[in-house]
Amino acid sequence: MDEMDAAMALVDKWRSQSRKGFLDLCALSLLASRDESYGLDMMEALAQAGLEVSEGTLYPLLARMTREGSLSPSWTTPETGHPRKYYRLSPTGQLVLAAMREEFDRNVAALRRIEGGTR
Amino acid sequence: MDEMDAAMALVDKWRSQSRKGFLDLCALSLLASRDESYGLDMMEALAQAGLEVSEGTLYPLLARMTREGSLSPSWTTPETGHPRKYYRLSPTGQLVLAAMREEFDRNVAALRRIEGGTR
DNA sequence: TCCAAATATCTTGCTATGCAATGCATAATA
DNA sequence: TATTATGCATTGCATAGCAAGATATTTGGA
Repeated sequence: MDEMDAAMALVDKWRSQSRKGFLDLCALSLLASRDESYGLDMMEALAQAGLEVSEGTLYPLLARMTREGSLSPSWTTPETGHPRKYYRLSPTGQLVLAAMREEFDRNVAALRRIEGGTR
Repeated sequence: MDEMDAAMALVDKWRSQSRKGFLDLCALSLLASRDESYGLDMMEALAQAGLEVSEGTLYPLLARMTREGSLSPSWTTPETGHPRKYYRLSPTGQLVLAAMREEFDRNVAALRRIEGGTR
């Protein structure tokens, strides 16, 4: 049907918008649970959890959060393999993550209230 | 402390980003549960649920969704009071809402998996 | 009657993120 | 010594949130 196509196109456009900021929360959460990780490893872990993130999305995100002071990167050259840039949460990053979680949960709770009994 | 201020500033910047798309879902959900509503009324309902949305945010959002075909607006001039533009979900809007809900829930589930046991 | 406040909607300009596409460098392998 | 795999980075575009301000109509008081 035609109606369905129109709706899908709108949702496609919406998708990338709705991930703004959300991916920050996911990246910080992942690093909080893993202690440290590097780009491609994070991509794989996120995909494993059901969240596909491309390199063109993740790397700028990591660069920005580093610039802002939430992440502390460090290069490591393993005995075998390619050099990797490992990221950890900085103290600021931990505060930021805690605040984001609070607000995200508040927003989800608000949405559930808005949905009311219609669901 | 200084660390706290830096974190708060970052979260402030993040806040408006993280609401992109999310507000679409909230507005559509609200209309689904109310059948119809107008701008200021929606602002009040959202605030009631714990979500503060300004006019400069909501009106462009409603205009866009109307342009895209998700909302059907209709002017009504009550016997007493100011003319109001009432919005309803169109058939496309109902499909869009259903798809957004699915994807939002999938993303929340993914986040919970990412957070793992660290919470 | 005329002015101020309330109700209601709309517009402009700025900033910032997601993402496809592309490029670059190094290491392992054949 | 090519070729493939691993790993990171950059550019350019489209788009939404929001502060600030504009516009229009209705109501109530001096």
